[in-house]
Amino acid sequence: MFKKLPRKFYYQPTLKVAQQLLGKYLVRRIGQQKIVGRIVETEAYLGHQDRASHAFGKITARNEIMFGSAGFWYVYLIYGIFYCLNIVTQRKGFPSAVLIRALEPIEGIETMKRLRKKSDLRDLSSGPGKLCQALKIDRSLNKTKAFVRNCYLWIEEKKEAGDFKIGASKRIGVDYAGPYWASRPWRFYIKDNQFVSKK
DNA sequence: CAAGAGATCATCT
DNA sequence: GATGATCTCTTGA
Repeated sequence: MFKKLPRKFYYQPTLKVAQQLLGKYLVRRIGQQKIVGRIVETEAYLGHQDRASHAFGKITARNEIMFGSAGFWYVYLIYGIFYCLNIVTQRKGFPSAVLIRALEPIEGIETMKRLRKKSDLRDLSSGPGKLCQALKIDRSLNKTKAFVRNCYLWIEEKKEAGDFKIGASKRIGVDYAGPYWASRPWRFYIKDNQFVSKK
């Protein structure tokens, strides 16, 4: 019933990947423990001209993974406190990634509650920093593969995708990129889903 | 409810 | 030395 997304999926155009990831399942394995969330919100970071992207300007130690080939995780620390999770997209040499911004808790909910120190379901993974905490995602997963047989973090799809409408808006928290790049409608979310991070 | 401040560190200048 | 693809808590209407 569930199938791990193949590497090919991530080679598609970033805006397409960002939209198609909605409704798919992010799976985290820690030993025997499995934590699963349904992806309800994403953002695209697209090309070296995107001033909102970490890949803007030149290649550095941190962003080099975004310049690499598709299907690798990019995990970074923000504000010295929280991690953010991205999946690298498109061909090698074209820097791009999709930020996974929010999940609907599906499996391993008690573990998520413990890791987050929260009990309300809507507080577990309704934001990029929150979901990394809930799935115990940190820098140890940076630059790892999402498409191999044995991995600790991957994405699955169900045969029946379910029915939902996709909403789009400007990306969150990137005003520093200037009005043009900050206003690109590259944030996608499942409409009327209560686990989306912002209205 | 909204607005504002503080937390805290890897990364880049 | 400055800052950020965030979150939580406090304050006040």
